[in-house]
Amino acid sequence: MSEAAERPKAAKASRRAWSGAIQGRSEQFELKRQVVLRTAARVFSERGFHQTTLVDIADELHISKPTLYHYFRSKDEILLEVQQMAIAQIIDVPLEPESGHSTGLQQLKEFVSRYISMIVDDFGTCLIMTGVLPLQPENRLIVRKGSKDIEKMMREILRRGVADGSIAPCDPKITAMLFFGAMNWVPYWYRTSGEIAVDGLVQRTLDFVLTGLEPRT
Amino acid sequence: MSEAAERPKAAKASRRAWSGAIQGRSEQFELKRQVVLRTAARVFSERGFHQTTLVDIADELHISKPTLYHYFRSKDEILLEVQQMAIAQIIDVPLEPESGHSTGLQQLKEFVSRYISMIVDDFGTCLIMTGVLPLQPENRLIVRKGSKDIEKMMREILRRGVADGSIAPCDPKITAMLFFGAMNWVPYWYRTSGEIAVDGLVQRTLDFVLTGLEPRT
DNA sequence: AGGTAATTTGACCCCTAGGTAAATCTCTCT
DNA sequence: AGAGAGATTTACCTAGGGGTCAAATTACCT
Repeated sequence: MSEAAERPKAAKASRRAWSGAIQGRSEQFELKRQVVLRTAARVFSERGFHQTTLVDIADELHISKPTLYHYFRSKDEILLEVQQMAIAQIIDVPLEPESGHSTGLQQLKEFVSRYISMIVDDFGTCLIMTGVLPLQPENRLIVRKGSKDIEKMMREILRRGVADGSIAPCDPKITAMLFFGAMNWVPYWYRTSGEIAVDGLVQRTLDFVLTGLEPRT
Repeated sequence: MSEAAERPKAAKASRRAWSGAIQGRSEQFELKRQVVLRTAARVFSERGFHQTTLVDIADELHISKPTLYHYFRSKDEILLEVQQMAIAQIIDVPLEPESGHSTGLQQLKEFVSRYISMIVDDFGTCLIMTGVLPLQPENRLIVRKGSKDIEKMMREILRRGVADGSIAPCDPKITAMLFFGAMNWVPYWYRTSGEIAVDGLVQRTLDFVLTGLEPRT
């Protein structure tokens, strides 16, 4: 009999789970966008972009699929923004911590720390694991551009380090790509919840790359 | 008018392109399977698994989609076999080149050479770039198992090298994963058709990993 | 309270692409 | 040559999932 009475209840429950904060009404919009992005990033990374349906993401948030379209124009746009978030974490922060008189090696350490922190985050992990191929061509170019810029940062640091003698002579291009490889692969095996913390990982990575496997005499 | 006359010609032409060899009739089957696998691997890597339709693969080979089903049961099976081909290239060859009295370092060099050769090949590139997420769970386990076995090989080599002093002390687990990262990322930036040959890449990689970026005094 | 804008949703559309069936073609072998 | 197995194709089916719309619900404001 009272069959219709059940429906609104579910809606109420979902409303609460959606976001408990009582923020301003307009900031809510931006906030919820972020929550969607984080969730999408996580699920994309876990199951893969194409294995993830919009209903999956909606379910995770206890909302319905059309609601997602209130915040984003398309699945593609969600992925694009996720990846741009990741890239922005590196690009938007100028490198010099204080003043500009640090060695290339010091800058490299700073860069590695920042990059690995980004890569173990939901957004960074999604950037790497999902890749740009699912994006439509125009968006792909945008993300590719960002990635190239990041690569350029590393090359510059290496060049500077080689110049000031804090880094051994090497080909910046190849070295940078091998180095990025070591870091970009991290999402495939490292879990923040595991034995070693992010700081530890940064240290291990630096050890691996700086010291080398050949025994020092 | 003579519209129907065109069709058989296309079929004839495609027949020739399909495979020029005049092999035995039964070996043909296995041979064509390989051709499909190679092509699929290449296209999967270029466009991504889900962006590649079976018609794409068929077109590339100038055959029709159902023909693919004469050689494979499903799209998933194609990917599985591609990835198994890659893994087999490493697993199926025992490591010792001649006798067993080589150092860990020597074995490592041999391993890196073999692994990179695999990874720049169509099958290896597809293994890395497509990943196992598109596979259905059971097949995913099969490939994961193979990958784990390869990782174990590297860890063993590192342990051996540390033990015999040819490799500096290090944590085999972390080191192996960082090392694999450097190599697995190769498909994303390296082209065999580019400036440096595979042998050169192997050398650069070994330099990067063995020597380290810290200047040797 | 009641009007209004923002938010959310159920129901629906529809195209894409994996997969199938049955007919046709072709090769080989006697 | 002709029979039969194997290979290939045309035409088709179908499910899944991205995307849309109008209706309903909620939240804010005076």
